[in-house]
Amino acid sequence: MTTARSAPATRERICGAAEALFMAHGYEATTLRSITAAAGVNLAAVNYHYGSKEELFRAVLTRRLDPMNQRRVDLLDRAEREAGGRAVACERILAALLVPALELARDPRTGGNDFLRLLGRAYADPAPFIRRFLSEQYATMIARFKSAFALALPHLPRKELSWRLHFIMGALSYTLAGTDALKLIAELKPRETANDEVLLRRLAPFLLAGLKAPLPDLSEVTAELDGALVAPARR
Amino acid sequence: MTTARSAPATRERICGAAEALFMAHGYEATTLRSITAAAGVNLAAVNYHYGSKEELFRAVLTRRLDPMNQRRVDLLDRAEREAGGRAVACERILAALLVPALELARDPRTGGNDFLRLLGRAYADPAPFIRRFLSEQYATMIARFKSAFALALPHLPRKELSWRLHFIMGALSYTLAGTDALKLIAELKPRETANDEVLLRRLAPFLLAGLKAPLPDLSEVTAELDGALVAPARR
DNA sequence: AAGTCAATCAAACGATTGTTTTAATCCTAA
DNA sequence: TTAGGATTAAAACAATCGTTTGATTGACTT
Repeated sequence: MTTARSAPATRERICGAAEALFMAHGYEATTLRSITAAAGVNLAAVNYHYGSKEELFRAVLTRRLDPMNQRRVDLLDRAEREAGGRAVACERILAALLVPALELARDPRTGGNDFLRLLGRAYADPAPFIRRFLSEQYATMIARFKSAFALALPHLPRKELSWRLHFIMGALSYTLAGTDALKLIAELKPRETANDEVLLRRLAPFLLAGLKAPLPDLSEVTAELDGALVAPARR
Repeated sequence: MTTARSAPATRERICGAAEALFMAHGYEATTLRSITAAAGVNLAAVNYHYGSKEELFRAVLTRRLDPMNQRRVDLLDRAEREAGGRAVACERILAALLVPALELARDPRTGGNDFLRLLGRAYADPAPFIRRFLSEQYATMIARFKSAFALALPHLPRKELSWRLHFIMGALSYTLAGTDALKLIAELKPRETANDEVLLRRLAPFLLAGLKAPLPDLSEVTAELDGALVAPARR
């Protein structure tokens, strides 16, 4: 295919430099000139190899997102196979969701932690093309996991499960995207913050407990919430 | 102070228009020209009244963030007063954290939901001045709540508590920032997504369970996590 | 009624953005 | 070696950005 020997090198170096810079400054604030300068290539190379800045961003995300989500589905597949016809335990399902992210963060080839931060930030990006892209990337995977959780938690209404899955994705992406700004919350040294393995080992029990939490009472009001709500205090 | 009658009107209209546009497109992608056009004022008015785009953004955040965080601390104060010397129940502390956000979302005067989305997005923004601003805004409030939780959960190591508080803020801000892109996760109609009261009533039990979850075993490996990790599958 | 000062306006500033163009260069296949 | 397509290079493209300038307005004080 690509005839020249050094041809793919340029593409790869652009992608790598773009990943680091997108993660450091976000999509809008990262200029093509800074990317090409960091990659040591000509400015026009981006539009030549990728067509546009948007497509470059999609390529950066896809390169790591596709294998990670595929691995998630694979792990879930195997768990279901091993479970025979019975429901897979919540722990196993959740592990299938978290472990590929952990593996990615560990992978020394990649700027793993950097990418997960970039991904976490992309979740909150309002740019339509980013939102559309992520929706497409995640649609099938999320559907599979929702079905698996529904089997494992038969007492949980479907809508409640949807919400809890939403909360899980929230805590996960926010935690991964967390930079040093909110370091003060965790009182952690930067080295520890970057250690995603410990992070996920703490996150898993937290999420698991939330997933198995008793149903909220939505008909009548929760005592604590309304006790505070009816209060006159306006200061 | 402000002598002219219509003087404050311009400032306010700029702030309101900026809030809506920042929320819709993010900080970088929002131009001063679109803000002044939406507010019906001259382009130079922003620099005249606020000095710069950054200061305008800070003003937009402060206008609603300051009262909300103050209200959080006030609610916690009252709960501690009512508890006498004893520890406040986790439910009460969590309610003090969530209720002001709920109140803000309900307030018809404000574009409440819009602002919470803007805030959730700001958490993930890498711009240094934004991160610095949020750190300063949240530092004291977070410290107060961490101490309260530490009293309510004496068995929980301080570091573990820091992490769980981090997860809580993550699920909260991500959920509030959630736009329609991940609507498919929750299979919810847009109207329901915008209803933040139901959202928080579902979120509170989820977070409470996570907060009270048993301690993770960090010395030896969790069975489920490692069962998947040691697997050879690379596909 | 003259003067003062904050507020608004149109216009332009210099810098930077993503993208395109045109020519030079490289590597491979004939 | 030579023809030819793929890649790189330098330069300019039009558009847009945040900010500043200098003139003009209008309400209030003396």
